[in-house]
Amino acid sequence: MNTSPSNVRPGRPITRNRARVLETAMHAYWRDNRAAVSVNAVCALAGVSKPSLYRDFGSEDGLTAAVLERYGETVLAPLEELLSGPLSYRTKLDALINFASEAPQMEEGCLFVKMRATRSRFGPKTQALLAAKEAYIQAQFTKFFTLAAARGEWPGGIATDLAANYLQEQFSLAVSQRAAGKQPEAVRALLTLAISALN
Amino acid sequence: MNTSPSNVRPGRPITRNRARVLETAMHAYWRDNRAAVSVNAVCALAGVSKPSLYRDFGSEDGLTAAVLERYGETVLAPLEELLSGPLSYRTKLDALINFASEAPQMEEGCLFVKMRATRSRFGPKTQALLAAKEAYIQAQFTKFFTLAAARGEWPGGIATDLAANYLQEQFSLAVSQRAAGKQPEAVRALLTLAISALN
DNA sequence: GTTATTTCGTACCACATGGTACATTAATTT
DNA sequence: AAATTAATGTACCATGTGGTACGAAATAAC
Repeated sequence: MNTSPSNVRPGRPITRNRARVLETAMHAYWRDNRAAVSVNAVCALAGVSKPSLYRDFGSEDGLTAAVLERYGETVLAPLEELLSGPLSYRTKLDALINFASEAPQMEEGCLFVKMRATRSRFGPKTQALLAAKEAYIQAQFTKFFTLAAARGEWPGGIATDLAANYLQEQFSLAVSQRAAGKQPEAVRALLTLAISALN
Repeated sequence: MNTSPSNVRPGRPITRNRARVLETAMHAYWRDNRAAVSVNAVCALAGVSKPSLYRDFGSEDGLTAAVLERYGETVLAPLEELLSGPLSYRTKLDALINFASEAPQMEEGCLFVKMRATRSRFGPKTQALLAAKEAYIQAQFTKFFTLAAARGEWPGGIATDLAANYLQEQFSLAVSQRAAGKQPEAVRALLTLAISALN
């Protein structure tokens, strides 16, 4: 398993440049949509020349995929840990609701959700990575419900796949609404209502 | 009230050209996102020169707004009629579910929903029209719930505004999923689950 | 049939995009 | 210090974008 699939120079050490570009691009892609941020803009923001960026990431698609991967490690991983952690079903659900509707991190939405919504415009690497992350997250949610059912914490009555898919979509919807500027309380109200369907 | 606010030549008769461009652009914007369809592409598809298009619509923003307006009259209006019609609450809800998850019209999603999701990239006219349509639809949904509550067909317990907003968002979500290629049955399952929260 | 008016298209503009050839600088080695 | 190697930036490319100046064609009026 190659841990740096989008690095165009295999074995190349992670230069300061690469790290800075990644960081800069991630926040730019996150705030505005990636589709609205050009390679030129990233270079200007990061203070790096275009050839340097292309040496480190190969193409815009490579940059985008690398950013998405980093976003997964940085922002998504903690959520996955929460889901598979030891807390109770209801506690986890409430934490999810809190995170989506209140966390300052999500004030500008979720990069993954944003990219998922416009996946067709990305290159092959990014699209593949998006699909992989999507399947992985779906699996995490499914495990979450399976565990809750086994523990007797979740009434069930719904297939775990359906519940997982539902929760993922409702979470995405809530984060999108925050990105659109909706008030946290309003987001919370809608998300709570949506999740009430799982009881 | 000007009935053709995006026409750059007031009083100008609707030429064959204008109608063909509107139709062509609407379907192109609908299939792919508008952001993915350039003015050049619309001209090529409609078989019209660029200056002609600009004479009829003034700018890309004007074209987009005109397309959105036409989409509202063509596709959205029937839905609004359904909502305010004489049918029962449950019948209307089921019709909505059917429409979102099965209607061939929605196979490629809903232009309004697509544009709403990327509103930040549009010009001022389009953004204003989007906001207006959004508020109007929200009002329609609210009336729908108010009527259902007055008739005693809807358990209530939830504020009509919240229910209206919720239904609108869930409907949008379902149509987005269809545009993303999700199977109609899966869309229906998710939407049905979401709407079960309103009972 | 000729003039006046309206409709339309060719050919262009400045600018931004993703991407690269090549010289230049900096770091390493000896 | 000199030579070699690695890292980086200047300046450019082709292409596509939204938008327009201006002339040609079609239509209407007389």
